[in-house]
Amino acid sequence: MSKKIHKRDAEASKALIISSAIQLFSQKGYASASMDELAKLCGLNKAMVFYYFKNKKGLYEAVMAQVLEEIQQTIIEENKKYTKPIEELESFIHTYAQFACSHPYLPALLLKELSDSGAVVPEMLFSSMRQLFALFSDILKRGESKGCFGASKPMVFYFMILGTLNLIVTTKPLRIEASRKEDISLDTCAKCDIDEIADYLMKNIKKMLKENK
Amino acid sequence: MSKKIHKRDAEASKALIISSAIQLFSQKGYASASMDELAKLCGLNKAMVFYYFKNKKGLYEAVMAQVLEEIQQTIIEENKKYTKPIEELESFIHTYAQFACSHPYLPALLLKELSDSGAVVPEMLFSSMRQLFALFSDILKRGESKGCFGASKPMVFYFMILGTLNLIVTTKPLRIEASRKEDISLDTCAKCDIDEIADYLMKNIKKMLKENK
DNA sequence: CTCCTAATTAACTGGTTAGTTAATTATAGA
DNA sequence: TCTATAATTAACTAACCAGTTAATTAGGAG
Repeated sequence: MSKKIHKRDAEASKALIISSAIQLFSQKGYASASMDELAKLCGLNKAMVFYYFKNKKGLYEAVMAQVLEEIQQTIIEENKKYTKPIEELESFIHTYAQFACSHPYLPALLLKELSDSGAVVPEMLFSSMRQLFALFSDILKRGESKGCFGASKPMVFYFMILGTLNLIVTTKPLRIEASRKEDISLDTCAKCDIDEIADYLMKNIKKMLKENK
Repeated sequence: MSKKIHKRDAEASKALIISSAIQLFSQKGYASASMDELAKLCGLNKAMVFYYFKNKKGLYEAVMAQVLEEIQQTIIEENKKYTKPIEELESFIHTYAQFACSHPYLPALLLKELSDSGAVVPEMLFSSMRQLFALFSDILKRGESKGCFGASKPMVFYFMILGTLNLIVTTKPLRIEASRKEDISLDTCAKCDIDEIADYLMKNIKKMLKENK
């Protein structure tokens, strides 16, 4: 009875604003995204944005919170399916790769935010990245103590994975264009799909984590 | 005789504008950098910016051209000192790491630009990244044909190196802050210097490039 | 000393932006 | 049906922004 078809539905309006904002912020960045354009994009009055989110920064924080929460939950859920460190690691890489590819706003937002050291939402970015990193670090450390992996600097491996996958996703248009007008001798992996890249990355990270005899 | 002390020196003014713009663009990004603020920053009249660089985009292009040219030349010069692929690879990684650390605007500008797929200066970014990648790819391919390295996807390795080093540099403030208020169990490499990271990266990339028997 | 030109300036413009406000409309509950 | 309140709107504002313009200044060549 509470879920009739409303012409006025606060939750629906909020959700519509956020989903439109995700699109706009990831395409244009925080500064270039205009609230007038956002209102046009979601077909609501601009004042609604300020009514629900107070100001532009508030909306951006809600956007980042949702995006970071989503990837975090997805990775945590996937991680639960495995127990062996090597499988958990593979799950981490593949899940992030899949998510980044099907939600390309994530790498765009993340790289923009990280390149400013979290200029707009430092605390939230910080806590979210910390939690993901803690999960990742834990996988490596457990693998190490079980003898599956050699000693490693988890922070470097974390950035290696996120850096590579984020760049692969965000530069895809650039690399496809390159493959059209470039000589064939330079392979930009334009045709590689994300699972192929993730497999390749996993294979190489396994090599790095092999115990040195 | 041509290099007296001028009160009006076009070249000096241009250079001052560019160096201030590098600082401003890398801190704020293209959209948030204001030309009024730039003028204040370098102590010149705002109209000078438009006099020398036509418009904001023209200035940004000059900035990116200078920054990309600088890193490219530095890497090419360093590369000339070596002949063995493994030394060239080490030189590539260390030179990029050193440069990125002492010119932290490079990672900031590069990540911002790449996360937009080169929204502001696509052709220039494209050609510059292509040349650096060609050099890198060539090192791996020569190593492969000489038998020092196993087969590899250079594009993925390229992003692995640039992605890791750029993130290490841009997140440094964030990681230092983290190490102060976090539990010690989670190592964010806050104290690592860039050469240590570059060494570690090189060591692991060597493992990945070892021929599979 | 005298021009000519390049460098520099203050003041301005038109457009855009985030954010506000006060009035209006729909809805749920009594 | 009435009413309190939550959702929605159009119209507004003040600040800011990239870019222009026309006037001014300094320096070098002759």
